[in-house]
Amino acid sequence: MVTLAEVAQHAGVSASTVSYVLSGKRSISATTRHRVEQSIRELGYHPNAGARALASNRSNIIALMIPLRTDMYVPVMMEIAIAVATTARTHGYDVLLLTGEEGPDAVRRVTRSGLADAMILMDVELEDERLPLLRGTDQPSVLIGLPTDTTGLTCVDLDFTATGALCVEHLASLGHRDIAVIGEAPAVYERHTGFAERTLDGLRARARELGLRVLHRPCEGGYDAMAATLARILDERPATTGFVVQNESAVEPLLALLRQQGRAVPEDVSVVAVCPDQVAVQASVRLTSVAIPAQEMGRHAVERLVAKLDGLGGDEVVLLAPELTVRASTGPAPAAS
Amino acid sequence: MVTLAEVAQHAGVSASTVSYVLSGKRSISATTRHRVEQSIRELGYHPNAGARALASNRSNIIALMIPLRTDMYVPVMMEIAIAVATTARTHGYDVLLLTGEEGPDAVRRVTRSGLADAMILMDVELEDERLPLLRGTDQPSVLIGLPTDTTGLTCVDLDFTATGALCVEHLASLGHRDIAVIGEAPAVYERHTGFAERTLDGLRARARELGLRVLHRPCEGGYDAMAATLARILDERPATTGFVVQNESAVEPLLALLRQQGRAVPEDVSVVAVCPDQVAVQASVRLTSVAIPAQEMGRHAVERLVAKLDGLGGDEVVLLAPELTVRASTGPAPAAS
DNA sequence: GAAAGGTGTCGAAGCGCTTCGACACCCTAT
DNA sequence: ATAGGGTGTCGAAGCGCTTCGACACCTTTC
Repeated sequence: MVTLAEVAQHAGVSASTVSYVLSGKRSISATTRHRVEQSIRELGYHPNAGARALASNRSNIIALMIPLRTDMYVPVMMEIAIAVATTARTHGYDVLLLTGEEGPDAVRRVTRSGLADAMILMDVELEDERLPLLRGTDQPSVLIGLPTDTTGLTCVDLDFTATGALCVEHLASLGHRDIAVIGEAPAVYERHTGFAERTLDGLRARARELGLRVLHRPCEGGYDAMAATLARILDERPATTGFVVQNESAVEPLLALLRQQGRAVPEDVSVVAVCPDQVAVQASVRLTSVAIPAQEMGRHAVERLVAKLDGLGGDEVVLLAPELTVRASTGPAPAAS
Repeated sequence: MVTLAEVAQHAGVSASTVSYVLSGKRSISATTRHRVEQSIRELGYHPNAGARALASNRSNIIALMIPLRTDMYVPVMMEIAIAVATTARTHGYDVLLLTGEEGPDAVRRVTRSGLADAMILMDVELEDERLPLLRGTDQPSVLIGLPTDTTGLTCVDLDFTATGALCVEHLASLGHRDIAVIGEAPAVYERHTGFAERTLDGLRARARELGLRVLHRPCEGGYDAMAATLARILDERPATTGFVVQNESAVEPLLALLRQQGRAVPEDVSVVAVCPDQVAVQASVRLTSVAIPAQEMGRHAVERLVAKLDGLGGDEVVLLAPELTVRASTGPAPAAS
């Protein structure tokens, strides 16, 4: 293993000089710098992470807490995680992967041990039990998601309230009057994951303003669950012509079932999805959708966090504006029969 | 921040004693141990990770390199990653998330800096450029996947060769003679990701023995790509009655297209998928499938790695035996017309 | 009753780095 | 010529932990 001292000796300078070349915290003459850099290259030197962390009190690691559960759209999580990892690297940070399993203890462990300099939390619940810990430490953190009380917290999320409103506005503008919302799995609501409720709130509020009727049904993914849910919806509100789907694993089943029942999309019924663009494009009917900007969320979170680590910028809630892309699954409501 | 020394003072013992209580590397009397543990709890002490790493030359971190690409089934990756993270925690390790982006440099950086004690690599190609680096270091590593040359390496993977054989055997036993294989996206083959090729090899070899005809077509996910691929297949081999699908995002499109063309599953054609059980169960037809044991692969990888870190067990290739579950998508071949 | 061996605790060294203060040197301004 | 201020470099301290050797004390054994 090559150490700083060896590099220093090889370059004929003191250890501190090498350190300053590396960190740039003091000015070093061009000649010395080049000589040191040369030695570093020749010896293949990489600073020891532990020693660095100990001496500088900075680990250059960001902890990312991802949910253990897989009842929500996994590719979104993955995309966020990858975006976090790559963005972090461009800022000189590595990413430590924590699962929700350990819960609040993980937060304590990581902050107390100096393992990470900062954290990003995903899958935040409205009254998340990790929040008090976060507020009680001076370690910077960013939430991906939006709890009820955001005082003293930095959050990044898609504006799901606006997303819900946007979906219903689109359907309203096409003349649909009866809207059904296929929601996430019941468990998602039970644990009060904010985004699902906020979408619904935004949608309902706007629907009320526009005078539309809304029926909301949570739904597990898969065909059987979707079939049961759809039957219940059409039984209760036969006039339904507009669907908003938030659970991506219900999208394809819904399309298949509608087709099977002889309801044409978009001639008879319209479908708007809240999902990543890739899903919308790959579906059997190209879906009108509001995109979930996973990459952007991950990137934003890291950039906020790095700013905080550099002492810039304080707490802040960043809500990304939703964008609705019209594709082939929505059209004018059929004339009332 | 609470330090070892403070705990020692609080408990009225020396720092080294506290250290030995923590590590258990020397015997400590029960009274002393309890006193120390009490102090640790009262002060809320957590050992400093950097100091520990520096002194012990062990970071207690495992690096996990995941692919950046998302052209392969993402939930599988995610499930493996989560399994790795949770299993690692049970052995006292944390997981550092590396994306493939940095490539071989990441391997160098992490090993040289002592950031991680060991690594797990996913998405291994047959002639992976990271392998020479791995062989050239004494840092333990485990591959999830199987390269061409495994000398000096530890690998964990599903036995895809056997998987391919198993699929074709099942179809053959039902009387199918003409088999079409819907493969992964062309890019997956081009970069020589082993599992896709091995599945095909295993399938072809067994098909030859059994006297079946096999037509293989790579396929991107989604409806349009699947429609084109299916048309080509049926054009070239109209007698095809058995399908093996490896690309999960082609499964649902295939089922929909078959339905649309009036080919009943499993009466007219049978479909075997290679996919996680969850996908097989949620599909519009409950799929006969060979499961991809993502969790098990992640868990195995960590356990092999921890064993190596403890100096137990050497290099080894662990191939998990495939298991085929018969569900509703396969049945006897129709009588030849 | 002395030698031999265990057991439990301590002190000190040192892991590889960062950072502070010191200082030598050179340039400019008086 | 001299004081003053940069600039570039160095030495040393210390970050919080692990671990080695030493040692005091207590048993056991012949």
